[in-house]
Amino acid sequence: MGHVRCSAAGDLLWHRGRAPGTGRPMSYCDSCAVRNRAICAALEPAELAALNGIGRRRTLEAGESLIWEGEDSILVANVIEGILKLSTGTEDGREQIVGVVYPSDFIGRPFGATTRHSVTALTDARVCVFARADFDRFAGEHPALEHKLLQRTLVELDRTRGWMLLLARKSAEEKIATFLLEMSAHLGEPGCESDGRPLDRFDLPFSRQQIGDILGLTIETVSRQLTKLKRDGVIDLPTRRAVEICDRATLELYAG
Amino acid sequence: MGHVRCSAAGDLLWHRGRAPGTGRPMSYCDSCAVRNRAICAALEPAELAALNGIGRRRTLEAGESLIWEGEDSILVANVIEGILKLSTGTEDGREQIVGVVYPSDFIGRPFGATTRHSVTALTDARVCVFARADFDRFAGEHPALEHKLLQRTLVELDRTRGWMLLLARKSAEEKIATFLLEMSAHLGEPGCESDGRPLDRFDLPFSRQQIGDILGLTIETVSRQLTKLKRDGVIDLPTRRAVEICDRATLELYAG
DNA sequence: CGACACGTTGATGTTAGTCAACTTTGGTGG
DNA sequence: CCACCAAAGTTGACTAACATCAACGTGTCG
Repeated sequence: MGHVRCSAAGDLLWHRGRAPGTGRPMSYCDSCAVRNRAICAALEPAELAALNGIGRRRTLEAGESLIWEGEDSILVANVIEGILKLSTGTEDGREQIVGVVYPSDFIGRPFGATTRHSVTALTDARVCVFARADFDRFAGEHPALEHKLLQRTLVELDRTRGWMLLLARKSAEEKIATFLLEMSAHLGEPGCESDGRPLDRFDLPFSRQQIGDILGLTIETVSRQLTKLKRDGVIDLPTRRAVEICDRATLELYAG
Repeated sequence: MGHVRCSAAGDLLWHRGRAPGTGRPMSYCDSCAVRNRAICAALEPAELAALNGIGRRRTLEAGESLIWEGEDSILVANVIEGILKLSTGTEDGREQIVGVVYPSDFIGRPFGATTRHSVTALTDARVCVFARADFDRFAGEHPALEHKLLQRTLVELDRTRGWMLLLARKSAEEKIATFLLEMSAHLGEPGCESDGRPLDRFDLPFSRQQIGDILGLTIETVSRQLTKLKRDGVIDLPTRRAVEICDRATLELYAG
C-alpha cells in the first residue's frame, strides 16, 4: 500500500550469465532499467563492463538513508528504481529537502571530500553504488562519462535555482500548486509508471510532512492549502496519497 | 564612488605582444588576473592560446546585463573582475537573485539551448566571453577543462542547495546575519581586495533592494534587521554600503 | 478492538509584508 | 560653493499570511 512503483522495468534479470551472441560475461547493466537514461549511457559496452566491475547493486527500504550530511563522501550511486530525497537541516532541528531524486538520476558528491546533504529513500529503492574513489578514477579516464555527469549537474543546478524563486517569493497556495504540477510532470516521465505525458491522477511519494519540508511550509499549511484546492474543485484527493488534477488550467493559474 | 574593487591584479597588460622568451604570440591570458583560479587553469599553454583565440574581453558597467532569462544560450564567460548577479523573476515582477558571481567564476549555460536566469553586473566588471557553440566544441575536445567545469558546477550546486535551507527556513534576522558572514568570507577571498581571511570591515556590493532579492525579504525588513544588529552592537554601519563586524561570535549565533 | 501514526480543522500569536511619511546621501547645475 | 533634486534608505502604523498550539478525525495493523 501507499508505495509508489517507479520503474520502467517489470522483472529484471538478477542472475549473471552470458549475454546472447557475445562471448563476454553479461553484466547487470545489460538488463538495467535505466541503462539508456543514466549517465552510463555514454559508455561503450566494454567500458560499461569495467564500470559494472567497480559497482554493486543495493536495495534500500523506504526511510533508509544511504548518505549522511556532513560525513566524508564515500559513496556515489545511480538510482535504478524508487524515489529518494536530499536534505539538510539546522542544528535546532529544522529540515529542508533540497532535492528529489528519481530513477536514472545520479546521487552523491564525486570529486569532493564531504557530502553536504543526506540521501534518504522515500520509497523502497534500488541503486547502483560505487566507492567514490573508484568512481572518481574511472570518471577521470572516461571523459564521455564526465560529460554526461556535467550535463546532468548543469540541469540540476538550473532546476535548483528555479526552486529558490519558489521558496523565497511564492505564497503557500502558489507553492502547493507548483508542487502538484511538478509532481504530475515528473511522475509522468518515462521510468515512472508512465508514457511521458503529465499525469492527471497519481500517488504522491511524500507524506504531508515531507511536502512541507520540500516547500518550506508546516504540515498544517500544506493540509489547509490542499483542502482549499479541493474545495475550489481544482483537484480531488481520493485517498491520503492520491491526487487528481481536475482543472489543470486553473491549477497553473494558481501556480503563479 | 561606492564601486567595490574586486580584483587581485593592479594594472593588467592590455596590449598584445610577445610573451618573454617564447616565440608564440602573447595572449591576454598570460596577464589575466584570474589565470590560476578560473577553469582555464586546467589548460596547457598551447591549449590556452587556442581558447584565447575563440574568446574576447568585454567590459560591463554596473547595472548592465550580459544574458537574459529565457533567451537562447548564446554566450558563456569567465569573470575576470567585478561582481555579477544571476536572477529570475515571476511574471508579476517579483525577483529573486539565485546566485552571485565573483572573479574567476564561470557564467552562462554551456550544453543547453536556453538560459534560465539573467546575468547582470552589480559593479563595473570585466569578463572573458565565448560564443557558446565555440566553447562547447572546445570543451568537448579538452576533457581537463570539462573536468574543472564539472567540479565548479558541483560546488555551486552544493552552495545553492545550502542557500535553499536559508530561504525556506530561516528568520529575517538569521538571514541577514548569515548573509553578512557570507559576504565577509567571500570578499576576504583571494581576488577580492584581500589576503584570504574573513574581513571585519567591507563594502557591500549590493543595495538594500538587492540584499532583499538575495534573501527573499523586502527592503524595509532588510533595513530594520540591519538597524537592529547595529543597535545590539553586533555590527556598525559607517556608511550606506560599509559594514563593520564588531562581534563576530554573536553574529554567528544570530545566524542560527 | 484499541493503539498509533497520519492527517485535518480551529483558535490564536508572531513575523514579515504593505503603505506611507520622512531623512540622508550624492550628484548636478546655477 | 551651495541649493536643489532624485534616489536610496529609514522608521512607524497597520495588516496579512503563515506558524504555533491544541483538539479532533481516520485509516491501518497488531
